[in-house]
Amino acid sequence: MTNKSNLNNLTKSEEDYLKALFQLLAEDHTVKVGNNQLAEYLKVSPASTNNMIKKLKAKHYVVSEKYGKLELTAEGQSIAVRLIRKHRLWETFLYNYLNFSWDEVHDVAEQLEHIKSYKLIDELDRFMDFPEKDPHGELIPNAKGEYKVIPKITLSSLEEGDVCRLIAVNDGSVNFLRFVSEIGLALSSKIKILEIREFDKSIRIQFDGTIETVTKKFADNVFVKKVI
Amino acid sequence: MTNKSNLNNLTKSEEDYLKALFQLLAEDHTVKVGNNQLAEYLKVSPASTNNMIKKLKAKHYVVSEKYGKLELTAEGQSIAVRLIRKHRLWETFLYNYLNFSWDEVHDVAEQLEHIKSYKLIDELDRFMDFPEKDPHGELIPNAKGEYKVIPKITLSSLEEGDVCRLIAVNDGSVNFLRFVSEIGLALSSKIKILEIREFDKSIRIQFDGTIETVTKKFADNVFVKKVI
DNA sequence: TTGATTTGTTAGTCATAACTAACTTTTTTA
DNA sequence: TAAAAAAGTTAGTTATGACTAACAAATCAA
Repeated sequence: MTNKSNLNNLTKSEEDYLKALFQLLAEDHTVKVGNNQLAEYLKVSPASTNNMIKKLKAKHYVVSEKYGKLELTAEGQSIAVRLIRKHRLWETFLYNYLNFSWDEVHDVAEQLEHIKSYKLIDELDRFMDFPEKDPHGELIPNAKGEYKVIPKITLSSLEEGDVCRLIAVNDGSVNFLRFVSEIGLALSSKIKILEIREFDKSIRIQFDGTIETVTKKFADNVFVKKVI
Repeated sequence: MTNKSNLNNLTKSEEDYLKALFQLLAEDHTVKVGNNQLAEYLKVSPASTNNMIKKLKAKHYVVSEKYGKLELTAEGQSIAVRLIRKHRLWETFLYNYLNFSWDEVHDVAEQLEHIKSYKLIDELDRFMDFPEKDPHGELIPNAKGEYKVIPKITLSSLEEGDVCRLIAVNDGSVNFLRFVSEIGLALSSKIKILEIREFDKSIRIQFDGTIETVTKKFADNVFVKKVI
């Protein structure tokens, strides 16, 4: 290898676990993140998770007591943030330069984020003139590893009559992203809550003249900023 | 996964072996390529090679008789050519857009060539406006998998007084590439053979007003086209 | 042509990272 | 608070792809 600093000696799997744990912890840092939760998130067995957590503890990326909650060390966080940076920069590249659609970028970025080369990612960043957000509206951590989160709330948390702007979407599911595009929603769309149906919490929304009814599950994955 | 056709179900290792075998066969298709030769090329043990060859034979990518020479099936060749296409396109991207130098591109391209997505590589090709050659002067196979080889000879095969043009270099060694750049040689440089020293086959060459003495080993890795 | 050398193969081991099944600890709830 | 449920752990298995050591076949050379 050309440059020792390009090697952090982590396998693809180790990286996946660190990133997943970071994202679970970031979702809601008030509640405990446990072994089984991480297993479910990564779609592996609890035994696999347990095993990997042991290894990551030995390498000082994860801290936890037996039967206790999982936490990341500063070093573990730093690796996770770097992966998120890589993921979002690649998504941006695919979307802005290679004609990938909203729902196509995630899977390929999931592979590209494991390529080991600091120069590659920093030059890609420079080439795109240091983009701030990825195609899903999420902020891209900078080369120093500064991770910011846009203050955002879910569409499902609003009330009738509220007006908001779509600022980001959860990029976990291809089908969801495809549906978002299909009905005509995009980043920055202005959305008005017309009605929330009590019995199933489905929501009638209006945007760009269109009126749609969406489920609670859908609204949970759409992040907005209130306008009035 | 989004697209079934993005999956060819080959592991990184399987791909590495197919590509290596293809390149050994391409070097000189008159001589037999054997198990140990492949092992040495890949810097793994003969036992590992033997094992993998068995697997690749079962999958119909490789054909060989026991103790016999190794050959690729059409399918095996097609996979290898696609890897070479990906490798060379990524090298070109790194060199032309991300400020990578001649000697830095190889290692990163070696990782990038295993990313599985037809769309990614075809869009990258389009983005760069379908380049013909990579930074080392090698032809890039097209999306149909057409693999062409530039008729080329090594610098070491010339005679005193010959004049040639540098058309490609072997990209296997970082140190070699770095040295090529250092002495000031580049693609298209016009080189004159001043003298070949009998006792060690070292060669005095002249290019761009510079005079250098290079070893036989060096000259074996420099590919040229005779001018007169 | 026969013995030495090279080349190829087989058997068995190791690490990684997944799995299931069984078990233990913790938490919940009746 | 004790039983049930959930969460976490351990043990043992599997597949991949390396390895070494030992052995067999093919080729070279005296």
